Amino acid sequence: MEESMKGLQRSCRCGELGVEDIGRTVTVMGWVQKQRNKGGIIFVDLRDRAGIVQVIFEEADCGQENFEKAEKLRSEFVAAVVGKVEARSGAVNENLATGRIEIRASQVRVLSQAQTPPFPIEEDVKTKEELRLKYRYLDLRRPDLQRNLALRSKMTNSIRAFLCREGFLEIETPILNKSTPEGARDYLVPSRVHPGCFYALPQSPQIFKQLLMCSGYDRYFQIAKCFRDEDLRADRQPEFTQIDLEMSFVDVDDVIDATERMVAQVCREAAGLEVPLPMPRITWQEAMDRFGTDKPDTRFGMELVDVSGVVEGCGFGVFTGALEEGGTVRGINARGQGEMPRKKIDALVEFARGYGAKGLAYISVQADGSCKSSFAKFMTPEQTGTLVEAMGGEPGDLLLFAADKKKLVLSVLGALRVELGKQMGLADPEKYNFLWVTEFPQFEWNEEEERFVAEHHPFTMPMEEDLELLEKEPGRVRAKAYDIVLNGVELGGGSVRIFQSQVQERMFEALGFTKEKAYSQFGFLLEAFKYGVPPHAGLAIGLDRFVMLMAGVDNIREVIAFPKVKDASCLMSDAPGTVDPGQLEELHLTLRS
RNA sequence: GGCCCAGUGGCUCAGUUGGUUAGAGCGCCGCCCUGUCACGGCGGAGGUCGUCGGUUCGAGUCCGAUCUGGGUCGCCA
Repeated sequence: MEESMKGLQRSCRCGELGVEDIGRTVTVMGWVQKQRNKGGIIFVDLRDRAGIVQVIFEEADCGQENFEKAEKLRSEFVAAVVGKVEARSGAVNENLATGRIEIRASQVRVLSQAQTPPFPIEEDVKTKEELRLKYRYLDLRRPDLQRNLALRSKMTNSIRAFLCREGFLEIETPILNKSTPEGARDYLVPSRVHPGCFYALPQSPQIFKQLLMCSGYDRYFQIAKCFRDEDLRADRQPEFTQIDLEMSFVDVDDVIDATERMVAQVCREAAGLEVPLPMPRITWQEAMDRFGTDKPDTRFGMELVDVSGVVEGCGFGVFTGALEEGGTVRGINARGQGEMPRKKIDALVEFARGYGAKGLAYISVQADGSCKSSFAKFMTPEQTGTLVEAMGGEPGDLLLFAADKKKLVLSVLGALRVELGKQMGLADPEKYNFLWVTEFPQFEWNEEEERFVAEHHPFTMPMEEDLELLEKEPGRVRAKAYDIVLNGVELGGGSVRIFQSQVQERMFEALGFTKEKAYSQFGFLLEAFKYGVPPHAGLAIGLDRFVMLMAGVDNIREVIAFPKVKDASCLMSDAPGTVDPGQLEELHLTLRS
């Protein structure tokens, strides 16, 4: 029988009690973590989101009726307890924050009974994700997730406080928008009123925040829900949250400055982490050359070395062949891995193949300085020696090489570097290495469409000194775009926007947009820019990833209350679902058999 | 769309070269216990091994397909 809480008022949370509360009469309400019945005395651990407190029942204190109720308490029952906080007369429990006190119950009410949960409600459960997600409301009771969501709230609070203090206005932008075909796939919402027409959910508030600059709002921010209908990853959900901001009358340095001070404040207030400012910056080109990626994890070295010049003219056809086709040969040095068994090396080669490499060449430098190599027989000992030297190879090192088109080599070795870093435990988990990557290329060549596409988006301002290349050599134009990277994870990015219509027109032309196409897609923005537009720039940070990294977890599902699984469905609610034929009819939709 | 990993009582796992009634810990149920907190003692219930098909005298174990979940490549302006 479930009881009412009438006449009772919760005085505090279970986990908030401490020695300073000794002597107080309190009313706590929560879930039964555990009941330990010793016969004449019953201990009950009561849990709420602040933590656990031990309640002690003795018939002399609470009377027969309450004692009998306490006997019936089971895990996850919801109970209200009135009692006096006491110092423990038994042993102190050092594992419990409230372990020095306990509540001597005078009254208990069973507010709700509970079935046995399908998995234990406790920290560090090893339960399969499938089950956790099906019963997400139970999973969310666990301290890990409660801590993560509390951290998330603390972080958004800190962000709001910082940005408001800095004169940013929080403004909401629409969720129902017009679809723009460039970029990620849109989630579409059919219109009832306009047959055959669809809204698109925002991939980001990009155009709206630029319009707000046009309207004079100077400094805008929003903690914005965004949607992309693309395949999921450990750090990608179809709906996610961005800290989105935009500023007027600013250039690259202003956005970077504001952002890094915001990030530093959040880290300090939410995680007690001091981030030294200014954060280091490197150009995109340098990031690619040294790390093979535009989001380098700088917590360890193992940087890429260009050995094209060294192996030129050697006898190894894989190397010389790649060079003849305009490619490159580069390597990384896995220090101290010279003894790596063949099986493990083969696994690395397989790993590289996953990134499109045809193979990996390797040299393991033996303790006596001699070399075991997959390709030494094609080279003179002198050539091998020079190569080892170029790689800084010492006895006991494992040198790995990739030879192919530059883009491929960089991505293979960049991924291999991260993988080896993981295997070798090189990245200090206590370290938080922020990094700005700047001067991204303006365009990326799309092989399929045989045209340049925007690396960032079509409103990104090119660097002034590269403007003249826009028509002549688009591939060399660098953009005023920047990404903020933390420990090898892209946290966010942004750019200075184009605000001069002549530049915008040249940009559309370079991207192969006709005037008509540009106007049909972004007409209102281009139109707005005719009425006086300030120079502006902005950025967006992926809140989920930021919280994930601060929480020290490796999946954003751990910091999202109700996440989706790999195929973008929800195991708890079973979304998405079919709808009534009547609903389809109203929306003027018919389904293909 | 491709590749890789996992799927055995409620949970987490073990299960030898295919061979009798499929095991363990935790949880659950009952009884006992006045200082437990990974409580303890005694007793008990509960699975046909994700699904389908095949090989075999015999399949949790081998083969094929399929489903579910995870990771990843492609994709993510």
